Amino acid sequence: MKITAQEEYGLRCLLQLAKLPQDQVVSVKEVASREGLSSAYVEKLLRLLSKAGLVHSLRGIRGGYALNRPSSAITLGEVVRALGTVQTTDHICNQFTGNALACTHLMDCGIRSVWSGLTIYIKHFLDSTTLDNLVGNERAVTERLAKRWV
Amino acid sequence: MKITAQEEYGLRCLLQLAKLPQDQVVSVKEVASREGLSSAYVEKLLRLLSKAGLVHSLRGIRGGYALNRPSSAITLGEVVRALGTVQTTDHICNQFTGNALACTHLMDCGIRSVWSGLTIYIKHFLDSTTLDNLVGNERAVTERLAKRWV
DNA sequence: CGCTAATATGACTTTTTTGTCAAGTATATT
DNA sequence: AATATACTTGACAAAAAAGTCATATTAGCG
Repeated sequence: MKITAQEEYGLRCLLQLAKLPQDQVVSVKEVASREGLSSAYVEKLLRLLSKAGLVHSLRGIRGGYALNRPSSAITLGEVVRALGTVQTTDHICNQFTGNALACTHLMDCGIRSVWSGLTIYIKHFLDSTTLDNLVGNERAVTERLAKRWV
Repeated sequence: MKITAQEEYGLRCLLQLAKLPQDQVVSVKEVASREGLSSAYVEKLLRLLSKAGLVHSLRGIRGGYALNRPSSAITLGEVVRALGTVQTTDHICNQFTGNALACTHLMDCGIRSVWSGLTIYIKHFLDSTTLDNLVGNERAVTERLAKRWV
């Protein structure tokens, strides 16, 4: 139960875009250098976010990436869904890897209830947090989140 | 952001032990067959739980595994910590894999705030749910959880 | 005491996830 | 129009996680 690398680094790149003044783009190279990541990797991450419709790119000599919407209109939940796998009941039950043909509890399963309860609980957190909540210094972000979740 | 395979299948095995009458053990083979998993895998999972002090084993011909404590005294949080990695701020910041020497935000990081906020939020759910909450049929478990979390 | 049914352990293989690379396409600027 | 800079794409390589195997050890039971 942890944040995947793609979610982690993808969010960082996205926050670099969130910091831009309106109508300005930033290049992959610049994002990579600000985050200490390789350009190739940042490219891959931004492409994932682009496929999910969260960012767009401009090609050519003054090209780069920018958010498709204001950062107040993008939730952490959308970001995580674009970059990683957010579990659903379907995932839990259909990706059974044991040596039986299917999970032995398909009909009646207490475990499904917990994981799906937890999934909904987490979704609530992620979907109520927007990108602009995360821009700024650590103290400010911590205070904003604390106000909501403690 | 998802449940790992070890957490998933480890919890299933543990719930098989939780269903046992007091002072009774169940063999790896039996658990494997009830869950449709291979014996080798169940062995590995129960060994992890044993190292974490949640279960104990008896060797020899009538041997097997059993819980170390009543199921009402074991939380989901303990189980997940025994089987998977529950993220901490240290993990998030020190496992930087980019090509810079360290994360560029070590001093001041809004992302750290979110992930650690989310981690605490999830921990709350996991640590407030005990194994005995998860024993029984699906409807019963769902109702128990709903009462607490909705 | 010796056989059998069970756990214990660590090395190994397979699969999935991470991260890189190389060759291609678009566009602003001169 | 040529050029340089930037995004695009799919295949590949490396690392981590999942799952298996072979061998050793323990203990009940005849």
